[in-house]
Amino acid sequence: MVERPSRVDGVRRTNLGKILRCVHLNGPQSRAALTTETGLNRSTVSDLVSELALSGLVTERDPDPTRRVGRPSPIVAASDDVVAIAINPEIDALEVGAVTLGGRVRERVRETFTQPPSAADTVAAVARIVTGWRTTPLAECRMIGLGVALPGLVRADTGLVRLAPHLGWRDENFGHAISLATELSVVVGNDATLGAQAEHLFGAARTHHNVVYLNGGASGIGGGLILQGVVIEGADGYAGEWGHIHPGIDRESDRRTPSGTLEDEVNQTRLLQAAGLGPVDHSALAATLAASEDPRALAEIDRQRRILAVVLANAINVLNPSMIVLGGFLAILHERDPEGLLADVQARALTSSAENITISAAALGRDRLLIGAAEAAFAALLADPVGV
Amino acid sequence: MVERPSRVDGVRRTNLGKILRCVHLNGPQSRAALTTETGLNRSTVSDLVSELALSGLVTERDPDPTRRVGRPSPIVAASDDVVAIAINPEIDALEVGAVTLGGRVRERVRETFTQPPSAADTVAAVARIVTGWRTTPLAECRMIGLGVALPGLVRADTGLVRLAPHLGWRDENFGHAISLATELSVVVGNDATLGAQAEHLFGAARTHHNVVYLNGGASGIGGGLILQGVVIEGADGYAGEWGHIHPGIDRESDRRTPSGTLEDEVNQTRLLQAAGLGPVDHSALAATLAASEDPRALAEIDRQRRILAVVLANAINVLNPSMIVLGGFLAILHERDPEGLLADVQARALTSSAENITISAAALGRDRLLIGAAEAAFAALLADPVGV
DNA sequence: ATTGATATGGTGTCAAGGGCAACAAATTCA
DNA sequence: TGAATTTGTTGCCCTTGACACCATATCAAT
Repeated sequence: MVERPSRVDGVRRTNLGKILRCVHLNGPQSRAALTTETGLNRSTVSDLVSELALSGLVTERDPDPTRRVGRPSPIVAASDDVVAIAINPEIDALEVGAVTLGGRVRERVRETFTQPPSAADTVAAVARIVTGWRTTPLAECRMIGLGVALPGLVRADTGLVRLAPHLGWRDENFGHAISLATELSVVVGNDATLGAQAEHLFGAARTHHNVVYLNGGASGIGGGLILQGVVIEGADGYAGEWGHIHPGIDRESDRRTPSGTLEDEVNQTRLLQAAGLGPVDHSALAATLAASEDPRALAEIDRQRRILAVVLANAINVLNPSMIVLGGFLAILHERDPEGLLADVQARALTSSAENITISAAALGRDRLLIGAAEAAFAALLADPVGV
Repeated sequence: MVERPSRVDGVRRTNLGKILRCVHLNGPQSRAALTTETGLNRSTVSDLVSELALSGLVTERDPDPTRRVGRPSPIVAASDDVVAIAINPEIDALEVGAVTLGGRVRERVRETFTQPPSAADTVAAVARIVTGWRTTPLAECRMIGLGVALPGLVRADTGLVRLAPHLGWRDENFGHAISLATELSVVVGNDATLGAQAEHLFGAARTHHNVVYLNGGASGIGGGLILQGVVIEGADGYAGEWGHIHPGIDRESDRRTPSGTLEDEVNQTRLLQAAGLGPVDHSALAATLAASEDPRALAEIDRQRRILAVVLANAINVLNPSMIVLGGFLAILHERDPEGLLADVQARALTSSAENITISAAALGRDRLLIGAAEAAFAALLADPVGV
């Protein structure tokens, strides 16, 4: 599904993108390093970097002092004045960020709501914030586009929000509306899928190309897949709804709901109840559970871990990933006993597929969704750096 | 993970491959059709086709008589004298075929064994057959390479057979051995993965880019995935081991084994027993079950279908395919009551993801694995038609 | 400080590739 | 028979990256 250049000038686009993607993903580096990494000729890299610099996408600065012989090579860095706007509407808040091409969250605003914001409210708030930024502090910046990390079912190709139960949205043409209001090109994606991409490119799964990502939020379990380096969106864009699967439960005594889904059985509310806590935020829950010796809490953690282990083992058998990343409260299940979870998973998965698996907690924290959404917005730029 | 050309002459390879893939997948067609389909210029297509014809990969023949104005366009067809050797070692037989670039199984030999053949035996048998074919009847042919559809865990990149339980092979360097013996470049793949690719390119899933394929054989359940047009092999090449997952079972009364795997619960042996049959071949089983009114057999079919439905619903929630293809005895579960299976699946899957799903029986029959294996062997040719 | 070794940037030339326009050829239709 | 239509063919042009050669900047040894 990757378009390969069929014309000579398509090669130019490809190579400009290759260079830009290098500095975008791996940070500032010398021209010489780019030459090695891309396999292109020195003179070609020189030419490409000049063009990228001319269009303001990268900046060149004096070489770092190395201790090596030979002419020093100037450092190429993605411009900090090229930004993507990233937004994440949640049930009680709207987060808007400006993420630079270098991967830094340069600006961030969080607006809280007492009730879930409507699509129109969200569009208005985003437009207001972005318009404000355009005069200050991002007056010098080029806004490439806008990415939306949305908790719900999204058609990535059209920006249509099919269903976002926690926001109460249904069949909203959100991508179009926000594009009109901000005059930016907009990409809408599922939050978990974009989170997976963020962890894949910048987080815990950086060196892996086959990644299963599962995130446990207050309202359910979502996830994303990167297989053979490709973000899996599904035929309609609805892939990754792990929370709705019906898990295999080894011990019937672990079951709490008749024919329940994964998120009926494994969820944050049950953890809170078992630990005797009211609604708390994630870090408080993590701290409490990490320290807790309450047998009821421990038993519930174990139960949820067992169910999760079967789900992960199934995923390993079918997808053979090299990395599983767990976010949200699922990271707590992992961190409470990483070896136990790994052992449970390996006991139920095919030996060969499970022997090289790594299970990790997500690494990017609160930046994850903004980075993932920005990445989606940057995709067009990376595919055609000077044409966009 | 798709290599995009970074040099001008890489464009040539891409475009030659584009043309060749067109006639390979879609059959003989006029140059004008190729021009439309590839988006390339008339003169470019002309040049590319000439080069392909010169190297013997395609043949041109006089235009079909159409009833349209304008100069008739000559028909370009993949050469029938370009073949890939495809082999499929099974528990009791070895199948070897020669598949043309046009997709036709031109030669086929099946050798039966009383006990599972060793890797060395298989290599010897294949070498003998291929050497024979080289003098007759394939003396005029160019053998592009050899593809192996192997029932077991295979590292696709190295041709190493990690484990093939039914053949009794373990850590066999099969790809290398057969390459030495036949002097062909060899690609080894998992049989179900290659079957999925065959159904994707030539079979029931032709028009789909997101396909879940599940095959029920005498010895277990294997499968393959095509997601966004990409064959999913996994980090080590072990993806698709559906038989080893632990299924979610809605009714505890449907469970036959404590914490059993999918293929413990859903298998051909249980179907045969319920129908009161001894070991029979697939078509006999299909015929018998299609006609059977035996309540025990019907109950068992229903039970297996219920379990399968949950597995498929889970796959839909996570992967959002547009097509599910069932082969082997799983096709029987489907054909006995297609609407029932679809309803069971849709009842357990997310509405949005399941509403556009198609569930079909596999279409290619006994040619499937040979075509899939040949396709793997053709891949290198299609990526670089004249360089190979 | 001077000089040589090494690595890299810069420039001009070259070959390869596809697009394009003009022309030729082959068919249908009036 | 000629006009309209579609497609193959040919020669030229533009774009692109590779390559060779020279310039330049650093380090190390004298």
